[in-house]
Amino acid sequence: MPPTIWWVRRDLRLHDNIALHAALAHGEPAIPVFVLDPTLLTAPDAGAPRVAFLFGGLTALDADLRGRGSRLIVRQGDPAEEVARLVAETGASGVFAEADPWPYARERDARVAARVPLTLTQGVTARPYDGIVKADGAAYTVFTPFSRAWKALPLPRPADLLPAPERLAAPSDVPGLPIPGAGALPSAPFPPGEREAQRRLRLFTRGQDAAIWQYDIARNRMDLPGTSQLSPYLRFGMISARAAAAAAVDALAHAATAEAKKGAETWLNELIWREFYQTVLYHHPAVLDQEFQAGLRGIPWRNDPAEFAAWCEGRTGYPVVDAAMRQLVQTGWMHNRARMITASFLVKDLLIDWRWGERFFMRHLLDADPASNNGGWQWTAGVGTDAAPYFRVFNPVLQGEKFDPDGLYVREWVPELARVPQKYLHAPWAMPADLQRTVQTIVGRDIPAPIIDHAQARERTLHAYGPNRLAPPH
DNA sequence: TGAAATGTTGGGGCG
DNA sequence: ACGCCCCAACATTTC
Repeated sequence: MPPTIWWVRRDLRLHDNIALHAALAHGEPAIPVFVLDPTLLTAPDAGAPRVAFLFGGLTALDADLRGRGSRLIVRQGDPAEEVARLVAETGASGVFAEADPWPYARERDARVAARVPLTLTQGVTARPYDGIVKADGAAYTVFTPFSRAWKALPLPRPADLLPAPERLAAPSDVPGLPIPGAGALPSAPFPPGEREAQRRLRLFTRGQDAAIWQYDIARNRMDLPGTSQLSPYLRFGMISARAAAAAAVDALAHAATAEAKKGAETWLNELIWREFYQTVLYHHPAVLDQEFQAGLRGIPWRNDPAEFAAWCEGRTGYPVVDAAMRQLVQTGWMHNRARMITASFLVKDLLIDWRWGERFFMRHLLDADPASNNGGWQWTAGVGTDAAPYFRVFNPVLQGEKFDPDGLYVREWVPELARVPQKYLHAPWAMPADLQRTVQTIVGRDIPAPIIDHAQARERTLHAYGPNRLAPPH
């Protein structure tokens, strides 16, 4: 049998990889290939931290392949050119890859398919992102019915997952480039690679002390490690979405208490939100440019550059917002509750176009994926599918008091607030002047004064979004 | 996966 | 004992 090409894109794993299995079933060897696409790697949205995470993932994948007798072939250039060239060089009978609903990926794959036999398999989602539609064939635009349809199908189980191939035939004499950034130290909070992804999934879902049992409540606490922290790994397919869903279903079956069951259910729902947004992007690619809800395309954004800079740099004067933005920039990850708070603040307090925030998150998040990121921003802005109603405005002080009650999160990321008493931590400007002096934390000198008054901003936004909105008041 | 405004209820202080 | 007021606690409505 002639060889095949396993074209790796965002499926950096050997376990439960449908594309790899298909490539192996149709030829030998299955030659693992990654194409460095300059269009992607130099795009403003690419984001250096995420690119470094990708390169680390390629290094880990190459090591795993070598452990099984193969190796990763790296090429650089236009994917259509490079994949076609590889097919010609190797005499491969076909190319196998994981389908991706992102419009750029679909257009790219169409160009490749025009030149060589390309087989696309599912895997970005646990269920095919084009497979769950309403009875009349239309796409779901509301989460709850979508999730009901998703759960009505046979649920994924651990036994359904494809094993990693034990041995792989070596690709002989195929030249390739060195993996960029190889040897660089992995970024501390998120070491790339399939092994780490599996370790995290196991830690989160297995055993008496697994965080999944507390997830329903703890996931909202920014000061606790209550979430799986798997998102960067899911983003690059270092673990399959199906493996994550199967682990959730398995946990659901083994939950010891009602609370534990709720935890597993809620985590499964979060995974289904991810599936939902991949599906929305597939059916409605225009959401990348404009509001899903046509009636909300004329919001009078203020787009003040100085306020945007303060938000980006974590100096809005609102402790929770500033802590979260610094966590993002310093680690490439942000707690989900904090994403909602910071997004609500940008859009509904500062009245800055949600696309500005979307772009900033794309540049900094290791897990940034066009579907989830766009879905989250349109949700918060109240303009998307099944979005939060426009009048739902997060109060950053109350959110801080509820979900960072001891202030551990804020104090970790905003150390200049260390001496502020807990009572005032989430609203330090309310400290009486003598107390500010006592704790040597003067608002406006040692910490920024709030760049906006939340109550006034809320009123302004209700007006800007409201049914008879006019030009912005200021 | 909100929060503020408004309404209702009931206990307690007080004349 | 009674009515009145205040206000906290909770519920409902509204944005």
